[in-house]
Amino acid sequence: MNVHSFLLSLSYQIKHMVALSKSDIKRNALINATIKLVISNGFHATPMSKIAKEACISPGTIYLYYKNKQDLINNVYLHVKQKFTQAIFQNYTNNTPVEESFKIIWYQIADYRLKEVAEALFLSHCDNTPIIDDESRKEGIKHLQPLLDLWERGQIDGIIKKACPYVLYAYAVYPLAFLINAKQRDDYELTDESKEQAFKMAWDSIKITEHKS
Amino acid sequence: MNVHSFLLSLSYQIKHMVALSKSDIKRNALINATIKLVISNGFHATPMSKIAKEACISPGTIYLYYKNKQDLINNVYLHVKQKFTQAIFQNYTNNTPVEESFKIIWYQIADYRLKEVAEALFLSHCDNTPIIDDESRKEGIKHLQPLLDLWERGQIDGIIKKACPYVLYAYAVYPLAFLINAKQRDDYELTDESKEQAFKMAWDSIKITEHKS
Amino acid sequence: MNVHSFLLSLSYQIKHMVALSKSDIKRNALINATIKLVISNGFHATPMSKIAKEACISPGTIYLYYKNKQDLINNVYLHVKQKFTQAIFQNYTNNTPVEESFKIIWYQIADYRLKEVAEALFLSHCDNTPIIDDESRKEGIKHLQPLLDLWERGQIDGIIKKACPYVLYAYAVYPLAFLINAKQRDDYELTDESKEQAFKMAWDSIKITEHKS
Amino acid sequence: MNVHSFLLSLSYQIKHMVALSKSDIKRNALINATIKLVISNGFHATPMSKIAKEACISPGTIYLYYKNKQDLINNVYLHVKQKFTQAIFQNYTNNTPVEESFKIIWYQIADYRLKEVAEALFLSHCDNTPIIDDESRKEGIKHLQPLLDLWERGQIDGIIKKACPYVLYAYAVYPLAFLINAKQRDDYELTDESKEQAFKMAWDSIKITEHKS
DNA sequence: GATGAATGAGAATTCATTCAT
DNA sequence: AATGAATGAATTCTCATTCAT
Repeated sequence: MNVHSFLLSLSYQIKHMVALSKSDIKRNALINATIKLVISNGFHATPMSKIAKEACISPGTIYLYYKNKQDLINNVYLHVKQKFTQAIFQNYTNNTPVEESFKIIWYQIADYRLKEVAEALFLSHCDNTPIIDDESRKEGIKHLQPLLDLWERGQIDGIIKKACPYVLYAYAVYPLAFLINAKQRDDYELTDESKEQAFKMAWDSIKITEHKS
Repeated sequence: MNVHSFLLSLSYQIKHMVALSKSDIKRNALINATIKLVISNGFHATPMSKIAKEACISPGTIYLYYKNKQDLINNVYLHVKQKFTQAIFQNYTNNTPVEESFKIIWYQIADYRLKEVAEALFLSHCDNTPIIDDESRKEGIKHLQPLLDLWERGQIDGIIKKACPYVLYAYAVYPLAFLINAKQRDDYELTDESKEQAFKMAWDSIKITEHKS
Repeated sequence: MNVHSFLLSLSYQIKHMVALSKSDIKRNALINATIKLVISNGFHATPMSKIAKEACISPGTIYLYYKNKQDLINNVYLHVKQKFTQAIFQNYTNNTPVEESFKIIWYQIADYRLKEVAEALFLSHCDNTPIIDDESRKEGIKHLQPLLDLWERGQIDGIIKKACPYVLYAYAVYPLAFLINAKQRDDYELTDESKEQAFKMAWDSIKITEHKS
Repeated sequence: MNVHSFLLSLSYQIKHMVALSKSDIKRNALINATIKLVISNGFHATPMSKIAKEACISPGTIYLYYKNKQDLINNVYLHVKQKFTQAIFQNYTNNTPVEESFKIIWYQIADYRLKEVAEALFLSHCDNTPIIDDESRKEGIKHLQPLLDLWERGQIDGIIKKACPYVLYAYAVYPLAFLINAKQRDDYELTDESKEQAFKMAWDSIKITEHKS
């Protein structure tokens, strides 16, 4: 390869990078705009034109990235869900004892939701509302597999109650959504202390108690 | 009471019932239609015309009963919330021991939601979505006071954790909403057995455990 | 006729008078309500229900008196027009000299419009707007005949310009409508002095001037 | 200017014309459609859909140009008023003697209204009806300033009666509106001769007469 | 790829009119 | 005669989507 062709290739790559970048920037702006507007207005009360304006692009451009409004919301949902589960399972290994593992994951869930409030509200909104396609919803649940595996391990070890995953999720994870919603609406403060307490309650609910209560 | 006065009274009652009926039947049909359509399509994806059709009345007639769509949803929300809280606090007295009281109320909540699935889904939808006016939302929360009082009593007695009502609610009541949603969507079965288990988890999460876990 | 039948007949008459009265009261209330609402909102922006409410009757009752909304406005227009022309031509005889006659009529027009501002605005509204049926409009013009006769007399006598009635009306009468409108909107005050001046201008415009201007 | 720069300039102008066209053609079609339909049906009896159809655009497109129906009528009113006053004051200078100036303006008013009958009827409709916002109405009056100035000049010179502008307008200009209305409705013909006569009447009404009448 | 003007179907709401009482 | 609840057609306005540039 001579210098000339190398430079050509380089220029192409840079150009391509920039092109990718540009498109990724837009895609990201689009996602954030969608999240922001959906949590404050609801999906159907959020026009595509406003999403476009918030993302600083033209309404027509959205359709270069997504087939239609439903496709947009489905994809944003999956994107956020994925980002969320990626965050909460980082560093997870199945060597760690069950309780410790659960504690790590639970705090990572809590901290993520406290840091990324908009995303948390968005997920809560989508999960309690019929706006997401069944297919996408099921796709989103899959990502939780490590948590389900952990619970199964805990059940085998006699540490965690023999409830089905839905029930365990309802008590161990779902309440956090309520607390984030409340925090957003009622100035309820979720301090480190009350976070600790919430964790204890989550764990108390799913662990097996040796003594009768 | 003699026969005559009895019949008079009866006739009055019947007449009164009929008088109530005319508009109350419509109002009820309207409420049920709204609940049904909102839980399956979402509020903003449910046109007034469809609500009218479902309620077997003319679109214009809705506006004789409610000022506008927002007024309709606010009122339906408050109606359902009230009906719900009325049901779960029936027979409640503050003489009963805390745990027993909680158990009674919890089971009444669970049973009501299992029996009135549509209403339960509707409340869940409204509570996790920005469609209800702040004012109506706050109005709706008030009805829960007896439960908050019970918790306070339990805290004074050293039976219930010293968490704020939001947190207690998040763990003791909110998970049920998830289970109803799941049941509706995934054919997850909420049997008597799993109901018992769910109650145990709720109670374990909020009660104070004597021994360290 | 014996006493009994006399009393019967009397009672009938009284009853009949009352009945007439009742209906006339409603008819009047209806007319006044229509005038009031039309001048402040316009005909098409005034719902029948509001007219009914303003007249303290039920919407359905309007249709006992008038075939429909168009029929209502036509009749109100003719009623007001008739009342107006009746007022301005009272005491008119064609013995009086032309200028004096004109002065009397002009002042009666002005005074009537100043006293019955609502009616004046209503007529102005109807006359500059396509809401009145052609037929009713033509019917309304007929009532002005005495004024046209007076002008003809004036023209024969060489006192009034040989313009057609439309032109004479445009200058002698129509300007008053503008002044009433202005008075209503801009707090322009129509004092006795300016009324005198307005009359002079009306007369100057239609009278024949001996000298070149 | 050489050929090259001329062609450049021409090309720019054409491009500019075309650029203007796209939206200006629509805006104009919209204005004309509004005028036409409002004068024959009245504002509130003219649906936006009909205006759109008349202007050969889609109903939704109107809302790209005007915020709502009220905004549309306000803007059309101001547009027509401006076009009208621009036409009647062209060539006006305050060097010309008062009477001559008035004659020129009066004839320009008359001729404009005779030529642009639709616009004239539209202005008459708006000016005698509560459909225009107060703000826009006041804005529209401002344009008449030169005429008010002329009258003031005439009053200082002792040529024009010391009446306030409203009164002068009522007699000198307003009658024309009546004549145009009449011409439109009753086939009353406004010939050159009667136009001359109308002018004389307008002038007679506002000028100061040396001799008592 | 990107734009944003234009579309037109569909939404909320109003209101003239009817009709059972 | 009088009512006023009910109707449903018609109106204003919105917004997902397209397409010429």
